[in-house]
Amino acid sequence: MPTSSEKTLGGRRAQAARNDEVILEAARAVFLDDPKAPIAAVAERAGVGISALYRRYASKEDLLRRLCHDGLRRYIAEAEAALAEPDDWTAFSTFLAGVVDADVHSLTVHLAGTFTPTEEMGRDAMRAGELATVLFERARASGRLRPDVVVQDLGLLLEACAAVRVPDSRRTGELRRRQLAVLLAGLSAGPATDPLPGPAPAAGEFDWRWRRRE
Amino acid sequence: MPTSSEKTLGGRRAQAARNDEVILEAARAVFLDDPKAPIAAVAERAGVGISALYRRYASKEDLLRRLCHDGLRRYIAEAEAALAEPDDWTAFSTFLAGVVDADVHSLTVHLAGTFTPTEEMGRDAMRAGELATVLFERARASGRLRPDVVVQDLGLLLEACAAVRVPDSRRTGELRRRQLAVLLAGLSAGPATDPLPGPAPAAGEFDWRWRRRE
DNA sequence: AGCAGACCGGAACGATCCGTTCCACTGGTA
DNA sequence: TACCAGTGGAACGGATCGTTCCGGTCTGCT
Repeated sequence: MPTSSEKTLGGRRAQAARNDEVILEAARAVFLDDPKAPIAAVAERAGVGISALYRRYASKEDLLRRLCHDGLRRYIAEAEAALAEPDDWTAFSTFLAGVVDADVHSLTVHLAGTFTPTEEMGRDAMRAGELATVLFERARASGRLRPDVVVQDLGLLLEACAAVRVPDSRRTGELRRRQLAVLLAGLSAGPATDPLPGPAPAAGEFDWRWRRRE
Repeated sequence: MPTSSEKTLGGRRAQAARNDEVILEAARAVFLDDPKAPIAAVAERAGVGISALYRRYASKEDLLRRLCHDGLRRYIAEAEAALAEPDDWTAFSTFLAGVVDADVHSLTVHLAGTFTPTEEMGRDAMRAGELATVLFERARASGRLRPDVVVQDLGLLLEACAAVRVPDSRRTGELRRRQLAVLLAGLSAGPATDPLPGPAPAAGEFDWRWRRRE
């Protein structure tokens, strides 16, 4: 059970410990590629049997919840790391780049609704929102953001980047960075641009994703 | 069989003719919302039985192909309409707005791969690409496009807009317009912007979507 | 009036697909 | 040596979905 002192473990125990990671990694890869992939696909990708999965997670929903929560934590970690950056705009853009690179959006939003969230996830989601707001406000204060964008636009932006997908995952990453660059340029204050149309996205307008679907 | 002189048709024939449209409309709405919805969902939405569907289309694949081809034709129509606009940039942006509003991208790209395309669709797809290129080149010639974008970036842009989706379809449309505005601003030539990163998307890089999946 | 058949609703069928359980087996551990 | 945590994968039961089929209705024609 103790994950510490992994190196001292030999043979069987070591394999078990290794499987912990292998399975999580495989699950992330598989569900990133297809949010409703079957459990068997994860086992196959991990090169283990199905039992190895069910020994660790009580159900598919459990695994999904874990994956999603990990993504949420990663989001928070990226935000906190970016907060250390002194330049406001750089902090903002590196935060977004980090989130896009880690494909956090697919891990959270696209998996949301397939399980009942825990309270802790609710708290983390709230914290994630606060951190993003701080970074956004700093970027706005720097004057490089056009004045008519709002924090909630970041959700659309991340969705747009996550939507880019080609069979090769490395290439997908490159294209997403490109997309992000275009979007950031679009969010930048420019000379005499037309105001953004429509009511800006409001707080809570995307909460429905977290309600259980189907 | 003749679709002309619809008004003179009474009773039963009229209902049949009406069903033709009702079914297509329902199918569009349903598959737009969920590309792999069951056939029964279409029938339910249309308020008809399943037989009414199978009387018109030999299989689900047939219906999907029809829908996709219609979308492709709509794309071409939007492009041709935009070509009439004298101002190059306006032509470009109204074209994109038209495609986004009609949700053509979901109808074509998201349905592609679920059926074997006909030769005519291949020709239409090629024509669509040519028209888009013409509009793009005109926009570039107008000088309002930043120099390092390529036609293929339009695919990413449309994908980004199609990715925006909330339960209410009217609101979805508004948010997509907003997203499009940000992206267009990002594509516009500005003062001293960093060059777009990564190899630009190349011709044929998105053809895989049309190959049959799963 | 009466009939043939176009048209329709929806139950039923058969083929998957998928989450989960179960059991036999293996190799490290005590 | 005896045990059992850890494992692979077949098997099960339920759900889903495309398609077929049958019984019924209404229309237009004779």
